[in-house]
Amino acid sequence: MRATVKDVARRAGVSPKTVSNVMNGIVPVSGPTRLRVEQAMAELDYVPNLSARGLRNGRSGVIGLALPDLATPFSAEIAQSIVEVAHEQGFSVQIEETGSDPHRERELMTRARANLIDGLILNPVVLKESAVQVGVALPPVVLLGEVTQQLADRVFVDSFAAARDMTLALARTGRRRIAVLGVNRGRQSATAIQRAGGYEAALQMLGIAKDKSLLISCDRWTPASAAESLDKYLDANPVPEALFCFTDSMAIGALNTLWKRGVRVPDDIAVAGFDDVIDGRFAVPSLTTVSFDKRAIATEALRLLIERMSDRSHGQRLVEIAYSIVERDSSRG
Amino acid sequence: MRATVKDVARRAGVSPKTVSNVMNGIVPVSGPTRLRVEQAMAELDYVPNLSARGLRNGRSGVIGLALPDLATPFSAEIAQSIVEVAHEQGFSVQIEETGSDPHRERELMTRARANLIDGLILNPVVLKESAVQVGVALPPVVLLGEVTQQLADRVFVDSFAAARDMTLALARTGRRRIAVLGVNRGRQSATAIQRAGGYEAALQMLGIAKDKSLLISCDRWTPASAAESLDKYLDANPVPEALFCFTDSMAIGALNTLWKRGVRVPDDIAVAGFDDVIDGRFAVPSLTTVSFDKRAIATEALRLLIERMSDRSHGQRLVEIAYSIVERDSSRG
DNA sequence: GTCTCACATTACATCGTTGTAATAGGGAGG
DNA sequence: CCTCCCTATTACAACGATGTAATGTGAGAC
Repeated sequence: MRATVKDVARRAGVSPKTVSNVMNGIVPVSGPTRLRVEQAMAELDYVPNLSARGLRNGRSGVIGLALPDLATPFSAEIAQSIVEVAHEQGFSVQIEETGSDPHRERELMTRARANLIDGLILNPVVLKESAVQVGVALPPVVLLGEVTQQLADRVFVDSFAAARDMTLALARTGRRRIAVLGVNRGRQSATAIQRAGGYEAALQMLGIAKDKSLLISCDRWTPASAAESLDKYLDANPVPEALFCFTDSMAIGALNTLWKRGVRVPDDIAVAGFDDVIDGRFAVPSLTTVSFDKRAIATEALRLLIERMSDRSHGQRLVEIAYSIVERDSSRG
Repeated sequence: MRATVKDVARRAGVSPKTVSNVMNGIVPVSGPTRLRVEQAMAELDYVPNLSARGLRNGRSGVIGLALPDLATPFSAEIAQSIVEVAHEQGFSVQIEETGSDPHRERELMTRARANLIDGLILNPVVLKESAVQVGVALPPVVLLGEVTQQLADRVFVDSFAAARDMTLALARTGRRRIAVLGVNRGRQSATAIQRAGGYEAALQMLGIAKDKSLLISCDRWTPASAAESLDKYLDANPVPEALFCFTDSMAIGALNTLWKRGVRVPDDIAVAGFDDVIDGRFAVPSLTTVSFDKRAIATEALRLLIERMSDRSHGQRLVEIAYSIVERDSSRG
């Protein structure tokens, strides 16, 4: 049987509350008493019951992290950062997968409190259809990335500007027929809209006419889907001079297809991604990408979330994370 | 303020316990009463307090998943499978990172109960130094992969046999100078020992003399570390005919180094990995690897864990997951 | 030697849910 | 019409930790 405060108290010859005081350190405890209690805790291998503490305090010390696709390296890297930063702040992390399902995104936001979590960090994909009836109190939520409606605190990279800059960078190597991969066929994700917008803005700045045949759609943002989409595209279209993929994962899939078809990168086509995922750095050829500090995202997201959890009064806040264009071998002039 | 059973009960004109009965469905509730209660729950947007339930029931509905390095694609894919299977079984998943730190592995195993979790799925790296004093009651634990000491239920792939078969497969293309990448310099991980053992067994079967200069060490099992280790190795040694990396992540790093040095794969050297990670399928060239069903690992791990959580009596059980050698472009003869 | 006052410690109640044991209600059988 | 019994429902306590308010204890001042 597991030891409780009561057991520790009995063994130390004090009251349960004193044991609690020793643990929490808010109420002062005299030196000798503290020692006796600490020794009793050690002897009994006492571990506090977090359910009980959570019930009493109304806080569980757990935050939720909800990502669209847990299998991607990007998710993995974000999760790692969040877990590490959360741990530093004394929080555990519960992970959820939304599968890009707007219904599940809504459910997690509104039902977060059921899940034993104090707050939620959510990387939404759609989340527009009035995800939240105004008036329903939301649990503390921080969104990661782009959204179509501002519903909560948010940490983001300026996808529009980054996509624009990346497109300009690709053009700087003299290429003009620049394709993008990642446009969705059906409902556009907020991220896709931003990145496509940045791309188009760049074309306009460059005086390059829009060409719809350079928009390659790809419904799932996975290597497999990207590889297949690009393969089909190249069956019917000439090879563009450059290819800007909306994520590194898609770029990795694209590189494979290009290699299989004998299209040389970057000689025949420049390729770029977005996210600066580890595997992109080691792709063949190493992948040009939009880089940003994932640890900073985690730090900021947690900061916002913790502030929100302790004080509901702030308005909605935005934190922008800097990005940079990292040119690697896949786009060398 | 959030609604409780008491509020629902008042609104439905019944006692709190009846509301509980409606939710849990063990104790029968008459039709009309059930309807009134359900309506009241809906009207109040009632969500049960899981801390309270956890306190009362002694079970939180949360399991822990501890992996050495959350940033790897392998971790991501395992996490995805575990989360999905756990969700089907009504469990949430809390993730932890051990950073290959044996101390942290121990801590998670022994302290699991503090973390608000009912059980733990742990992918250990070291875990040998009497991780657990015999006699200290462990929380329900299922281990993933190889261990040096059998401490708990375990789900694993036969790394020894798989490594042996992979080595044989590489040899079948006529190559004899087969190197391995992933040997650790300091304390060997259980996994490294198994895979190195399988490799050596294959060499013996093939009548190839051991050659220590073909063991390339690499302390961290990451692409960066692998790329660097291999680069240094090739500065001082001739190019082997084949390279068996102990994980796909390392193989991806190796492919990058080989490409940078102008060593052609598979013409000059065959490369193989282990884990069948998504990004390996789309590597350039696509990566030969040891494949196994990650969903099956998740299913079995959860089955063992759930059985262990409900009944502590079973002895230690082992579940072996089948593997297969998948030959892709990186090792074509 | 007595009286304060400050501080350490304690008793009690409470967080929300659910098992246990007791109660109420209603129909069947005598 | 009364008793009995079965089922639906209820009252109460308990899970373990901690805030509140009250109590106890000591030193210091007169």
